[in-house]
Amino acid sequence: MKKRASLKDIAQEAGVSTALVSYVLTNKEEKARVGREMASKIRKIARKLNYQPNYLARSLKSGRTDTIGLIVADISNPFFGQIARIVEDEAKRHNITVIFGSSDENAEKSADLMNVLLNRQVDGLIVIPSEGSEQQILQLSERHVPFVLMDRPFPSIAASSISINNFEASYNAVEHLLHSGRKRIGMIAYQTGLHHIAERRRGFEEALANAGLKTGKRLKLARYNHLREDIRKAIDQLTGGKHPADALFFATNSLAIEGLRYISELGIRVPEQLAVVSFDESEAFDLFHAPVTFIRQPIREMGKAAVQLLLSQIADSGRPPEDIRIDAELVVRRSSAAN
Amino acid sequence: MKKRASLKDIAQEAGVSTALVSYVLTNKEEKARVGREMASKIRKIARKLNYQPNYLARSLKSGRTDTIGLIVADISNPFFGQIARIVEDEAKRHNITVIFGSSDENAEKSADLMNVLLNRQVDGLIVIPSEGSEQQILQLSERHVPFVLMDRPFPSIAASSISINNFEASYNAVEHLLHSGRKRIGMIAYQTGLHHIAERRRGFEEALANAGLKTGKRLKLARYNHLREDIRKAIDQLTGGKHPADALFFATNSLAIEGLRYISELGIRVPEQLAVVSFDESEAFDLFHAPVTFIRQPIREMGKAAVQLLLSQIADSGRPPEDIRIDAELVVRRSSAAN
DNA sequence: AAAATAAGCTTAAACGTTTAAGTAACCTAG
DNA sequence: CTAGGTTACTTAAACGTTTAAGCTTATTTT
Repeated sequence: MKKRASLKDIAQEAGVSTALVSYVLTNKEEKARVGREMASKIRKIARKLNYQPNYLARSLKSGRTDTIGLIVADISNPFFGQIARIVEDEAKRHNITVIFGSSDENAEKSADLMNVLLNRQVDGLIVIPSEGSEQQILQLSERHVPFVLMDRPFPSIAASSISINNFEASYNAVEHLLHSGRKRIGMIAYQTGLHHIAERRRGFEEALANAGLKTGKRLKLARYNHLREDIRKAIDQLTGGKHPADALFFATNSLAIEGLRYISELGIRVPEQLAVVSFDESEAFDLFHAPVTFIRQPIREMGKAAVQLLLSQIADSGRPPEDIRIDAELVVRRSSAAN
Repeated sequence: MKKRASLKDIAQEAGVSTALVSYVLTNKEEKARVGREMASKIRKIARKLNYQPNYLARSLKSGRTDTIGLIVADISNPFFGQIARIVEDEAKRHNITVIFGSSDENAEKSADLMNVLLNRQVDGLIVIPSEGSEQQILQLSERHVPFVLMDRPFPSIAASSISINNFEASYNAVEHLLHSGRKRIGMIAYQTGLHHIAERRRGFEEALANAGLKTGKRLKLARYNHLREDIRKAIDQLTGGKHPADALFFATNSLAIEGLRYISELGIRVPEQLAVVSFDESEAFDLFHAPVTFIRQPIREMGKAAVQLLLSQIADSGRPPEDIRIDAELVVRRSSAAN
């Protein structure tokens, strides 16, 4: 790369000190009482040399980098991809750059990533935490790093968070299935200690309980690293036996997509034999022969809120943590039609 | 954020100069002939204070940031999301951080982004260029910024690029449709001057020509910003009339997904009435009642190659540009079965 | 025993900014 | 005419590193 022009180069050409140039180019001429002529001369030279400030130097001095870090759980999942995009857009509106990383649902990778980002002196972090990362998050808190948890709050940690009302969303979805006449509703969730999934499970169980039904063995768990086999086994169990399930509720889009692949393969008719509802959105849901009923998370709203909350946290480090809980929307389509 | 420990803090506690500390912590003790005892004392203190080097200061000195920029065309498209993930992984293997941005297929936004990234002193760029960004790319070249184009080469610009053999992939896909007995093959592509799309169109046209067929009005274009309406119109035209198309070839996954939505709506039977083939992968293709035949781009290979090419470009700025062309694979499934 | 070498450290400058404090020249008011 | 103010600049230090060059003191060589 060719050497870029620095304040020094401009100063030299204008025959003044770098300080003066700095005052002008950061629009502090008033305060520094720079002469009108000199100011315009400096500006002209700056333009001629195509001066671009060196953010490194500036940040070194100011202690701020105008950069935030975003750690998502898995960037190849469009759900997180969308979040990344919205966070980036919103950040740019505030002249903030985003450095991102994907933890791939792996606590170790997440810790690495966090270190890298903090070493790059980000001003703060937005984190979609993976399982087992409580300690890391706690450390952020102790080191007084401004951060916001997104999508997955940790109730045990006093930290700002943005998420949907998982319990309620789940409850409503199951209630919808009940209203459409389903009696033997199964759920497939991740096997994880993460609170948002626990809440989704709780919503499922409570909705059934309130309808006088018992969950029984209809709640199945799949391991993230054995998604395919676990889901197939779960579906085999749920749809087999004397009392096969007549509805299936998936706790995330990736679970649903893998599940629907198998359901297609088995030739199970949706919604006649089996109603389907899933959390999260996916283009794949539209192309399934019976468009899939899903719980839409207000991603845009969440992303914006996350950035704004983080920025105010950065601006005022004494700010108490804030939990923002947003309602999700059930989008009813053919996969859960009454029969 | 609490103040982090600096070399100075360590030096003070050890009663030595910062220089000595620097030598030890950058493992130059041999060269600088630091005493064994002192070295271990310094290391111990560094550990105790949890010293983390300040990359800003280091970069300011060295002129390198160990950071590359990635500009994708649209991060909310899983295709690019995957690329982002792979680029990030590969970069991390080399201890390089990635700063990314999405141009949303918008040349202006792309220019903004480029400036932001360059101002952050990235060592180089990987760009998936959007339409109309030739000038920006040319400027990169003139400013001697190391960069690599990905997915979409600009044949008019001497620059390194990684892409698939679009012409050939397209040709093969159409040939496959011909072999499965299709005679009236339509194609829907983006209306764009981008070379990779032009190549895909050329592959389509030539495959038909070689089979003694003419393209006629069976090549339809859709505008990125009017995707839905343009695709619907195109499909109406292609499937209507006396000689309705018996196969449809989509130039990208987003075109295909929008198209398949409409095809489902219209109740057109795939593959009986209409065979379907698309470029790129998508989970949605799996869930379509007739799993969609598609052209798989070797994303991992491309991502790795892009990072490696960029890094060698950064290391040796005199290096001549290199074009890497990788073959894509046609994955045949039910949507294009013979009838 | 003087000279050369080695060992173990320090000094100081540099990277490109920002900004408080200082200075010199001129102007104005009493 | 002179104290005080204003204008238009400069000086210098600081942010946290890196690294060539310098400086002691101790050890080896001849």
